[in-house]
Parts: sequence; C-alpha cells; structure tokens
Amino acid sequence: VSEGESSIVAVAVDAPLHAGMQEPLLYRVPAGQAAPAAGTPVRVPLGRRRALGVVWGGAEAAGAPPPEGMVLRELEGPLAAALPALPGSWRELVTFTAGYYHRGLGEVALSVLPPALRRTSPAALARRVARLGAGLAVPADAATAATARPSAARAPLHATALSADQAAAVLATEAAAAERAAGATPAPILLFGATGSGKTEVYLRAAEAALAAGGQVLVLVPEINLTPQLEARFTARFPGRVIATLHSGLPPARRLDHWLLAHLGHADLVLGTRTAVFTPMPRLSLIVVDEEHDASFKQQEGARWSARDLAVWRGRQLRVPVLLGSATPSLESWAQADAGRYRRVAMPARIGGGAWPVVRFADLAALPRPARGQPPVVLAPELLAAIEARRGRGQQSLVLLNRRGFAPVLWCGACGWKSGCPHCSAWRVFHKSDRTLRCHHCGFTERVPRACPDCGNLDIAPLGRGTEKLAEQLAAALPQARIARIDADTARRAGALQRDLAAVHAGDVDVIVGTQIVAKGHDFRRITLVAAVDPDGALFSSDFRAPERLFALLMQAAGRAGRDAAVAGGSEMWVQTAFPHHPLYAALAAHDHAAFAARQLEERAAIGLPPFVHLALLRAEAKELAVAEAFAREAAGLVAGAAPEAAAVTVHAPVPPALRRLAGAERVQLLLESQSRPALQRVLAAWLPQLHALRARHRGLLRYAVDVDPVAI
DNA sequence: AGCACGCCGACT
DNA sequence: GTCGGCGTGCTC
Repeated sequence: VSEGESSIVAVAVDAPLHAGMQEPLLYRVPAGQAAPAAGTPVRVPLGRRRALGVVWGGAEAAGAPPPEGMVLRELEGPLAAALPALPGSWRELVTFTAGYYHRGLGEVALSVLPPALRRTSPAALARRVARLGAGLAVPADAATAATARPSAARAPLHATALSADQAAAVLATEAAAAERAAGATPAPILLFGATGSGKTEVYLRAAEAALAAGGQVLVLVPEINLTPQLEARFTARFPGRVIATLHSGLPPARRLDHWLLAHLGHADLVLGTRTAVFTPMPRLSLIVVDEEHDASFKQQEGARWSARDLAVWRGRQLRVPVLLGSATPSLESWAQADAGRYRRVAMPARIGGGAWPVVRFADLAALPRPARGQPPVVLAPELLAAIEARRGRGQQSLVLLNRRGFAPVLWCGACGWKSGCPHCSAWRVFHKSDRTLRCHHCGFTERVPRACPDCGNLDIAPLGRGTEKLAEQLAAALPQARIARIDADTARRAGALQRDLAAVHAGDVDVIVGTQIVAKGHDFRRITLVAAVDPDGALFSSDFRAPERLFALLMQAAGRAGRDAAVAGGSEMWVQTAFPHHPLYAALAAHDHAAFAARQLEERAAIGLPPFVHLALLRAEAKELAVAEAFAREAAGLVAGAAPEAAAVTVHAPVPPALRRLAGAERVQLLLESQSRPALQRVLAAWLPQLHALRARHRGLLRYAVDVDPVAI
C-alpha cells in the first residue's frame, strides 16, 4: 500500500454479473485503516444496503479500472478481527467455479459461505470465534453421538480385519497419500464397491491415516438423510476427534459454528452435503465423495456447479487424494478411469459372505386381469406370496414405488376433467391422508373437491397409484403384516425419518412401502426381499441419463436386501415390469455394472453424448411461450458469431423441457454441444454478455440461465 | 438477487 | 386522499 494516497481494495459482493460491471467492485479504505488482506470478510455499502463482501485483493484484482471519474465508496471495515481471512486456495476455488459455470464471482463467493455469517454482528462473531477457540470448543453437538443407531453402535471401535478387496483399496489410498507426501499429485481413486462391500471401512482407514498425519478430512454425501448414519460411524471410530457436519438441515447458528470449526482448523472431520465442498480447511488432506454418481451433487439453482467435479478440482489444486465411492459410478467417472486419469479400485465382494440377491421378474403382461367387479390386482401373485412367506419367517420386505401420494391424478368419468395444475404442465397428485390435491413441482395445494369442478359430477376417481394407495392395498392383501410407508411426506416432520427407520431396525415392521428415500444408503439388516413395483417409466424417458439413474437406483435397492450374512441366503430382488427382457434389467440380474457402463458408453460415443461431448444448456422462461422461444431462437443465432471457436460448437434447435410449464412460466431450453471443453467455454464467455443485451429486446422474458454440464435434460 | 422508485387501481 | 400491485433500473 503506497503511503499518502488512500488505498483501494477489490471486494467480491453478492451482486449479479452484468455487462459493463466488472467484478470484484472497488472500494476505498477509510483513512487511518490498514487495507484488509485478501480473503478478509468485510462490510461494504452496496447500493442502498450494507452487504457482506470478501476482499479479493488490491485495485489490480478488479477486472478493469472503474469508469472515468467514478467516485469509489468507502468500505466499513473487517467483519471481525478474530475471523481469519479466507485462504488463497479458497479464493482460487471460487474463481474457478465462477468462471467455469459462468456466474458472478461475488455471487458464488457469498452463496457458499454460511448464510448466518451475513446476519451476524462483529461482536457476536468475535464471541463465537473466541468460544470455539477456547477448547470448550468441541461442542457436544458438533459430534452428535445421540443420533447413533443400534446397527452403527454395533460397529466395533477398533477396526476388524479387512477383506481382501478392502485391503487392496486401502493400499491404493496409502499409495495416493504417499504420492502426496512425495510432492506429486495423486490421481483420484474411483472406489467401485458393491453395496455391502465395505466402502465405509475404506473411507475410515484412509481418514485414520490422514488424521494421524495431522490432516483434516472432508467427506461429502449426497443427501442430508445420509449424514446421521455416516456420522455415527465416524464418531464411533474416532472418539475425541471433532466432527463438524454441514448441511442445510442444521439450525443456522449451529451451521455457522461448524463451518468456523473447520475454518479455524479445530474440526478434524467435516461431513456435509454439496456446499461443504467449499469449506475452508487449513489442513485438508483427504476428500471423500460418497455415492459420487448421485445427481444431488449438482447444484440446481443459481451457479449450477457440481460438488463432485469441484471436489476433484480441489483435490488436484491442493495435491490431495480424492476418493470417489459408488456401487454404480457415474459414466463420467467410469470413462475417466477407462482413460487412466482416475485409478479404479474394484471391491466386488460383499463382506461377511453376504450374497447378491437373486433377481426375479414379475411379468406385468402376464398378470391376470381381475374379473368384473373384483378388486384390482395389488402385485403379481407370486410376488405377494413371496412377501407373505418372508413375513412368516420374520424377515422384512421393501417395496419401492417412486411416486408419492395416493394417486397421481384425479379424473371425472362424466366430463373427462383431470386434476391438472393451473401453474404447471403436470397433474396435481391426490393425497388422501390430508385430503389435498398437490402439485409436486410448484407446491400448489388445494383441498380435494367433493365434486368435479367442471360438471359437478360427484363420482371423481383416482387414476393410478402412489405409495399411500399401495400401502393401503398391501394392508388389505396382507392383513397380518405390519406395514410402514416411508417417503418424503412421512419424513417431513423433524426426526420422523430417523424414528421410522429405528422402528424398521427394531423389527416392528414387516413391509416397508417407500420411494427412493429408503432405497439409498440405509443399512437395513433384516430385509431379505426388495421389490421395484413400477420402474419401467425411466426406460423410455427423453433424458439420456434416465437409464443410468434407474440402473443405479435398482442396484442400490437390491443392495438393501440381505446385508446380514446370517439371513442373506435366499434374498431376492423383484422387478415388476412389462419388459422383463430389457437389457438394463438383464445387467441388473447379472449384477454387472461394468457391462452396463460399457454398453451405455458405447451408445453415447456412437450418438455423441457425454462424456464424449460437453454440453451447456440455456434455459429461458417467460409468461408467454412465444417470448421464450423467440429469445432462445435469437440466442441460438448469436452463437456462430460469438467467438472463433464457435465452429467447434453445435447448437441444437430450441426445445421445451419435459415439464414445459412450471410455476406459471413457459420454458424453453437450448442445447450447445462441443467435443472441446475449451472451445465451449470460450464461446460461452463471449456469448453470455450478448444474451444480456438480447434480453432487453424481449419484453416479458422472466429469466434465463446457462447450465454447464447439465445433469438433467 | 435485493431494494428502491414510480405509476395506476380499490379501500377507509 | 393513501395502501400496494409489480414493471424497471441500479448496485464500485
């Protein structure tokens, strides 16, 4: 800082990127104050409000000098002297994210800090930091041992002997740690482990080594639901270590505390959902991404980053091993391993000799038609009999139906009215438990009408079935069975899901009816039969990734069966389908992800789909479909002239997405495709400012956004 | 994104 | 008379 002149700093603030506005914004440092160091959270005036910002550097850190003659405003000062500056590596990660996903630097920076940081006062923050640093630190809640479940508590404190597969995987993680120690950059490890093969034990061993060497460990999971279970395993294994959880379900103050514990270096382990990939951790030395194939790692609003991809980036940045675990790796990661850029470690065997369930098919085409006046067939008779037989032996069954509610649509037989959503191109679902019609896309809810709103007919009927109806039907068909329904509706109340799962673990339930919420990750011991009742829809979806997701879901579901070796013999996975000979189901029956992945990759290479090409998607929304279409059409026309690299980018015709109308907005999407990631990136960088200008010429356009590497199309 | 301003309709 | 609907514009 030169003396005499008042110094200037560049500050990232949460204002969207605009043409003619360069980020970060410049502020004057008040006379008498030292210029805050890069990474310092500061309070600044912004428009008519005061905002939280992060110092990015001196004046040179701004993209361009401010307009001639512009009067800079004065920053107020650091948020709290006791709060350490965010490290350079954190700013690099944010800079990369903003650039790659083409969003504002400040928008990304502020959106990945704990929300409570914006609202806290300097004094309160100083108290918080002092309390956490004082050692009473280790707040009882940072490691919530109270959530430990019986099955997890049963896990031995000291590691048991490793299976041969696990030993080989642990060796690979040790090799990666050794490369790091030698100053090399270890390749990410793709831990391809069947459900029940003991991936978690490998995470624990790798974490143990990293912790012993004085490092911090970051563990990412796709869903909040899965954190208590993994947390219990880590807590049991590392008593005395500080484990900080980070997810949106935490009360804001506690989330801030946990983030501070990580940032201050007091937390040894950070266990969190996708945003946790941005947690500043001064001694970070291992990153684990559990269920790396899961689409939840992709942020679906604002800056649409992928936490899994950023974890890999961060690992390379810090030369830290990255462990990507899955029983059904994403085709992106699979192809990286095929190309030798990731190290694939397979763990095919279930530990304790647990056998893979036998896969059986109930052919819907062969299902007997109910006689006139008879109740409909609940499930294929052989499947129903199998469930009842399991119950008789004291075993549990899990029946999966990926559709909440009682019936997906109500219908009037007299005039043909259906329960459409007034705001979306979708049906409102009939929920019998609270007598509502609910749109699952925009949330619009009304009481169920007594009569048809169009013609007054009293006889309106539910069409199709969801989990509510299936649970009801099963209760009628299996009068002796204790049936529990578990889906997002029953899990809505705080703690309800953990309570319901505990009841299952305690053996108080014979049959679970549930959506994918129960198919993922949970470690059930007594389930020996899993049935997917209506999975065919995804076979013919317009989204090219639908088969990959279905396969992963079914493989995970199958993995719920027979985790306990003592009862695993004879466990079954049932698929009730009209297409029992579909190759996807054949791969499931053979328990062969490698074959499935190889075939899908071949197809994708042939048609030119990811990971062989790179995609970006422009989504536009307007009240009038024509407005969104016109905008997308003109936007498409601008691509060719945007940059020299445009020749390497293919622009597809604008198409409506699967859900054309959502929450009162008509939507259109435009797909850009290129074999060259740099070419696509340069075209996007030149094209986006043009879109901002184009927007002004399309009155009525509600919003638009670009999604780089979209996961759902 | 906030957060203002501004310019028209239905209330006390 | 003003309370408030959401269109428009700006943020170093």
